[in-house]
Amino acid sequence: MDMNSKFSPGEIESKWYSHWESKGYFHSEPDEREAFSIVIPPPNVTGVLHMGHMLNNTIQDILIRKARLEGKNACWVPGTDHASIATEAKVVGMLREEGIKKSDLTREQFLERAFEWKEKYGGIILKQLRRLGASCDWERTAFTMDETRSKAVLKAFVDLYNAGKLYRGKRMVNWDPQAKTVLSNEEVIHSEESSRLFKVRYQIEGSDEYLTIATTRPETIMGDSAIAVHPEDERYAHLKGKSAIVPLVNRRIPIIFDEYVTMDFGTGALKVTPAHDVNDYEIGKRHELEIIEILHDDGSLNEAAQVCVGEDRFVARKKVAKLLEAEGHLVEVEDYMNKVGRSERTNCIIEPKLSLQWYVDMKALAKPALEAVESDEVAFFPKNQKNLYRHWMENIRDWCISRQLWWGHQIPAYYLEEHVFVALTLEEAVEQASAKLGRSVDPSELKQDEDVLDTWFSSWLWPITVFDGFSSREELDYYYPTSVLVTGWDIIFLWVARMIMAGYEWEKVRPFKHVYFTGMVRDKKGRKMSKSLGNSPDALALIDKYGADGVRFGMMNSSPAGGDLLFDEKLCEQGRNFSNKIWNALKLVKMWPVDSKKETPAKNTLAIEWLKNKFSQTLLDVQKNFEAYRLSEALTQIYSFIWTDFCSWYLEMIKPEYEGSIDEATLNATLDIFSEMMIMLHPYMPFVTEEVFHHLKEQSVDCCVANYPTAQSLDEALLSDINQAKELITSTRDVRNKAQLKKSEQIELFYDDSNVLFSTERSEAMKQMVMQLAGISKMDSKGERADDDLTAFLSGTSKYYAQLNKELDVEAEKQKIEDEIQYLEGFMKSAEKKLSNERFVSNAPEAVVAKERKKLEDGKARIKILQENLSKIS
RNA sequence: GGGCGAUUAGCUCAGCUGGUUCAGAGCACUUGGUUUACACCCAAGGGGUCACAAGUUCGAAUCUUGUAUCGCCCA
Repeated sequence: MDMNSKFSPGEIESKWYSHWESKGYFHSEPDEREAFSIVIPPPNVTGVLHMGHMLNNTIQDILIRKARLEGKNACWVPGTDHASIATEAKVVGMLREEGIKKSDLTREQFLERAFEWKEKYGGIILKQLRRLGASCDWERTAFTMDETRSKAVLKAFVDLYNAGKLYRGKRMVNWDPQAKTVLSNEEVIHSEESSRLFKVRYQIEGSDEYLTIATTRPETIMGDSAIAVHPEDERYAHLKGKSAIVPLVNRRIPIIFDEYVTMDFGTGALKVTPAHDVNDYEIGKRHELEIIEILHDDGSLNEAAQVCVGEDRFVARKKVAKLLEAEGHLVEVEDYMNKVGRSERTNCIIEPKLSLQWYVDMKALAKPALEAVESDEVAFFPKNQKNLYRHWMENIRDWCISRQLWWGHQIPAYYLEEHVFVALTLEEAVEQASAKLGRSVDPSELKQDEDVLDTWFSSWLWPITVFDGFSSREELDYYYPTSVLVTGWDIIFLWVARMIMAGYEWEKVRPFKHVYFTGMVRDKKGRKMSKSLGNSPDALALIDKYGADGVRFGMMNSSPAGGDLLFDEKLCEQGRNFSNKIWNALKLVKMWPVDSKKETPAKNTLAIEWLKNKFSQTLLDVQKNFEAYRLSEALTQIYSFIWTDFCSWYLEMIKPEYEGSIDEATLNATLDIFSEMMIMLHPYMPFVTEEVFHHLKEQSVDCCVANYPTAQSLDEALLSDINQAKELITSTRDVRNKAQLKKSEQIELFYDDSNVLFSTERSEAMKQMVMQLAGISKMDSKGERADDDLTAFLSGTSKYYAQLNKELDVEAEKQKIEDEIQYLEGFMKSAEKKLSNERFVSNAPEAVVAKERKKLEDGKARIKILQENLSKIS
């Protein structure tokens, strides 16, 4: 076996991934085993792998691989969503480069081009996930616009319409004048921007009096239909029943009283433009005000504005301000910071606009979905996300699901005169229309809705549709509800909540048992990683540099559920180093010559026993952490077991003397535990573990599908004894260090007759172990030996004497002992204080009190020994 | 304005049910180490008033309240 001292992940990763795939390990079919299913949060079809995906998918892979090792029927369904607005923007951009305008093409031609684009670039992210090691069932790859999913989406629309949970209405929406489509709240990004506050005076009808209002949008005054003041504002009380005149257009509007107005903001008077402001719209409804729309879909002013017709809203803003100034209506202009909403995609300033759209009535859907989470039927990890969820669900608003785009599912609503027919096919719509109108309707008379459905209207069905649940029960009955959903908390409303609603709406059952919320990946300065900031490392370059295992380790090592992850490449470096460590441990055990005649040394038997116990202890801890989704803690446990317990302690315990050979029993036991250890780590670091697993010995299975090891019952006494031995070894090494002894310089070590550690039946093995690890040539009870030339030290509460033949730094040693005595005295004082407190002794549990007593006794004993030592050296 | 969360070593973070020498890990730091597992390493070590204040309790990093600072979400 040719083994380099550095582990190189590159080749072995692609080798093992194709091996696993060719063996079909990731593919799942329903069978008699327990199902463990996960649906991937479908990445955007235009997307490339970024840090958020890596974190999210690493977690899913860990969970799915662990389940697979535990013998469950693990099924991880991958796929992408069609991301209507983002993809449409990409395709429009591509066409533009060819000199083609979207309007030059028919809907069919455009979709053809869009599908071409999707076929070519749409699968990139799924290929990238393979590099990460994601063990998805690729045969099940789904797409929100493929045939199965499309049918389901349309059926969902028709179902809801028939159930009376869908309606079409004119409401205030977020309008993107550039993309000319409605956007969801989540697609609008609000931030503070500097703008100007204009103070404009309106004449009171039939008087010389003026009323001054403050606005950031003077171009909308032509759409004003009232001026509102607070009912308790004494400054304006006399204006009750009066009207004002809108400047420039000289329209008469009422002065109304509404508690929405903030008295101390601006002048305390608010112009009300119901067609172009969300709050004004609400005021308008309350007071039955006229709604005057003055904007075209592209953001330019229309005829109703009368002024600046055809001008863009921002050009009009300047012009209107000038006109107002010229007519003496502009009182003052001041700089002002206000919140501006921009489109996430086009960065265009969002226009609140009245628009006729399709809505889902969310009230009825929300109820079971809220209850499910409140009762933990759908359990959130971490739990505190429940608050956020509850708050949103209790204040839920109807969901606008139509989008003025072509890329997506065209709404299955057909119009004829004032009638709407919602049906899966044109034929059905024709039937409905004929029945309704009492005559034979020709298909050409019906006009299908031009709009498509919001992408999330596809995604919310995902846990059902990936198993073809809208047309068959077979797979759904086996895999649904899915075991766990892993996603970021930022889409808790956009996606998680809606999936829960859909689950109860169509299946009457939760879509998943658990939801694991990941944090956001941020850069070192705590900023969210994003393309625009350019602070996100190239995911694939990272994998090239540190290996997929290294990156996975890095992502997981510092990533508690729900907690943000401040990403630093150093984390991946630690992962890469860990792979290397394991690789070298393999090299070590493989280079020992085996001697089948050699008897197993007692210390090895002891070491093996200890390691098995330690391994069991680790398995139990890991299991506990997994159950609570504390995946990074579990990884820390595994890491520490492998690096510290196995490599630093165990391998040193059993290491044969230089150029010596190892006995067969020890080697076999070592290879067995090493193999099991690889299985334990496999979910986190699949590649290196599979590679090492096969180098260890002839294996009957691949690590990927092996049996997850189980814990044996713990021998606490043994664990405690070895801990003491380890402490002794560390103290001895410290003494050696202080005396500046070389590794090869052996010392002699003696202990008191009263020593417990070396008076048990394992004392011989224990001695061998300590001698090997601490560089001791002879170890014995001190007996009558004079201690003049011996260096005494403490380990635990036992006293040891080292024959160093070298002088220690007396002053430094004295100082150290004095410091320790001081610490112990303080420590004992606190124990004494507790014990002298009657209430403590009577209230605290027996065990706690006993522990305090033990602390005190141990402390006393240690101080006594330390003082003896002190008097001896000085 | 409403809500949620955070504040622990120089940095990034653990610390679960209040109780073990509970103040911990990794990185960084200091000292020493290269006869063949690994310098992507080994051994040993230093480093914290657990943001601040009050309270509950026999006992608080942990529970309560308030204050400060920061972050995020919603309006």
